[in-house]
Amino acid sequence: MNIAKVVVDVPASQTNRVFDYLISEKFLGAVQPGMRVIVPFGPRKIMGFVLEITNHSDFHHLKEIHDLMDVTPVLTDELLELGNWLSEKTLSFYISVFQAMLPQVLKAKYKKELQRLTEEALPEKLEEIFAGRDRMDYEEFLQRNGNLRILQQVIQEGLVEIHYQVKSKETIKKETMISPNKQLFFLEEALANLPKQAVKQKQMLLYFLKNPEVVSQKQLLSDLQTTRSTVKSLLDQDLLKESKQEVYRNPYKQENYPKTLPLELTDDQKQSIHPILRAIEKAYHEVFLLHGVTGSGKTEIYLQSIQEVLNRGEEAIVLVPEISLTPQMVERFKGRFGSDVAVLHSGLSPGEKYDEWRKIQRHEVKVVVGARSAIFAPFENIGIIIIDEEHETSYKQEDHPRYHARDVAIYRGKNHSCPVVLGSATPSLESFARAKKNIYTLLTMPNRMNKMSMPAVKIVDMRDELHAGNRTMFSRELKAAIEQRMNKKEQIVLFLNRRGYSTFVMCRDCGYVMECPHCDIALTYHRKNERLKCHYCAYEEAMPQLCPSCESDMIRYFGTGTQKVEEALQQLIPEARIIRMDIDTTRRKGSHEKLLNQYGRHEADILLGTQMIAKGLDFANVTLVGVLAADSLLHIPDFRAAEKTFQLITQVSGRAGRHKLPGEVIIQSYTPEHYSIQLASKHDYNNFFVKEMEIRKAFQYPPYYYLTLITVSHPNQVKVQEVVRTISQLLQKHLSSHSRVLGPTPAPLSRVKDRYRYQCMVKYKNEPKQKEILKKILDYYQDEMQRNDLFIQIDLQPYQLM
DNA sequence: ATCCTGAATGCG
DNA sequence: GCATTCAGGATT
Repeated sequence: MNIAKVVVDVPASQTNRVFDYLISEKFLGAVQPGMRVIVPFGPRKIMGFVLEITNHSDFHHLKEIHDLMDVTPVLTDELLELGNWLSEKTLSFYISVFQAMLPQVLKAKYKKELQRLTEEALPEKLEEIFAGRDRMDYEEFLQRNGNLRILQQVIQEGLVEIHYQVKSKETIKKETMISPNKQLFFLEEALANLPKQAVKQKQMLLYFLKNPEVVSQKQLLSDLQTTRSTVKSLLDQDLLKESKQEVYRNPYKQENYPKTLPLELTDDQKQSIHPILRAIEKAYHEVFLLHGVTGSGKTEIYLQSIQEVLNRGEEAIVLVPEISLTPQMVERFKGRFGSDVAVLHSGLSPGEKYDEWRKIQRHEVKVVVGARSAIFAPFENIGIIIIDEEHETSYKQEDHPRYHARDVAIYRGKNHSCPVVLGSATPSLESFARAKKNIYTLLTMPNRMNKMSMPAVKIVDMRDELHAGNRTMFSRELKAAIEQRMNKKEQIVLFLNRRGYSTFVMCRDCGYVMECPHCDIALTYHRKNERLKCHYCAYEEAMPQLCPSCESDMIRYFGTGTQKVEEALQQLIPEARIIRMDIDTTRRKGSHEKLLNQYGRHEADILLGTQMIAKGLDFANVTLVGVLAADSLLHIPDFRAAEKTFQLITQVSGRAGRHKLPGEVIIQSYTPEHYSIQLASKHDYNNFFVKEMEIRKAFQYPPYYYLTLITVSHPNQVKVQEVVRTISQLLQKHLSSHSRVLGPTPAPLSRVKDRYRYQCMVKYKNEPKQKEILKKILDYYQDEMQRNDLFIQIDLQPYQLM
């Protein structure tokens, strides 16, 4: 057993397979599947993952593994196998899939160094660059305009060598610890001998005499109000000693989570949790779709199910959409399970993520709560997997590997023979359809906890407002309702959708709209520095004084940003205290929580925000929710537009009247008759499902059909069109007659960063050969993708059609 | 991806 | 005749 099968860190189709390496005496027994190793590959050294240890290879000139990067495997056997499956499913390289399963810091870093081998004189230019040293960075060589031809020559002559280095980025945070070095009477003796002026040193010795335990230097210094120099003196006298102790970076250190206890379940909850608990006890795999209205207490079901899993000594994975956005959720899990919980989300620094991941790897925690990638938590004894807000599109990764966390969850659920719970107030059509077909088990909770009724929803037709002469973005009804709540000292949440609210610049004379010269999209006006910025690339320019087309000075910005809404609102209701939450006000770390806490303490009447306030918020005093433009999502070119609108209105409405006070929701719309708005206002998911399914069926969209979206981009428009046409013809020819190939058409974003984008789409029900064909297409164009700046993107079951 | 090779191209 | 660019091939 001295041969390792290794997947190397070269994401290309030619290298997307295993390479065999000899395990030398030194590493025999130490190398295990799932470890990262450094292997020679051509002239360089690169990182690779060991998949398997065997004693046979068909290849005869094996090289040896150069070094190990891990002491214990970073991928479990299950994850290795999962990676295999996932790379097939998503048409991704093995290496990309494995990298996606691990924290960023475990990705290898590569460095090249030049090493001088002799004292012999080198060509003049080279001597200049080396400047007396015998080794230097290759990067520096290039920066100093090093000549590659000459370098090659001296390498061939054996005067210089290139060293290829592989480095790991991971760092383990260490804390300096201080403790007494000798028996205490030595300290006492030293204390007497210290000079009078050494006040701080005396204090420190007394400190240790009183409490001779190891203490962190940080703690010591703050306790004694002194600096490192005091410690240093005592260290020099050998009275104290220092040591390093590994510590976890703790992003949640300040918070003390009050312990919470299981709540008494409602009848709805009891009925729903029962089948889940049974699956846990019997240890069988089953997918549950937990459809519970907002405020029905889904989280409590998660918590109590997890408790059962923990009682059995098993582990739990909980996925939530971008958890940094819901500190309240973290609080509930940490409150119930304390230090058994690891939290993984995008708000953490790479080092913090690594530390949380290590707690999982070392089995120091039993529960992980995190965003999409937490589905790869290296647990080995999973008892339940929960996906909250399962309809959220953020569970689909938009770059390689293009996986959906739901699919991975179900796959792992089968592996571990454990239940998977998908929870939502507005399940995706895909999931609900599966539940109807009994592929998933449907659990329904139609009532809110505490017998609260669903909030009353009123739809305001904004066209009527306009006819009545109200040209603001707030209807008279909404304004009156806000003022009424403020008088009652109750709070208000106002939601506006960022999409359709960006501000563009147009000439009033000729209608010219300022567009990005590199992308097919209007520029966005930023008031802060009076500049126009492109949403898709780095381009920006100053706000023009005159229209570039007709030189009129009537060029103005249109549309409404959150900032502008805030100003208008303030003008309308001057006494209102407003907190605005959008990307601008929450960019700084922790500011999100700070604003929410302020709002929770009723330091503001109105919380005005975008997507980020749509879910998870739970404030007892909120009795009014306003949706400023409910239909702004309806007009995007996406067959899921109605579904997204329904989900959003439902989620936002759910923020009102969750506790003792009854809630009200006001929805402003220019198309109030649309069924997604009408049915959302009646909290009628079932009829929405029926109606929307009819439309999906008629237009051959999911869940009736599967989609494959192929997007091709290249700087040359003709080239792109030609490639997409070829691809679409190939698909047409080789796929069954039941499938439909649409396109080629320009992508909704037809040009980004000076690259033209065209796409074609396959609609199919059953197409087992499809992946083979797509692989062949990719193989065929591989060369052009490498050398000719051609880009082909294949998304199986896309969620983002742009 | 990156490196090596040898052939094609460009400039004087 | 030289350097520079390009296409093809290999990596255990």
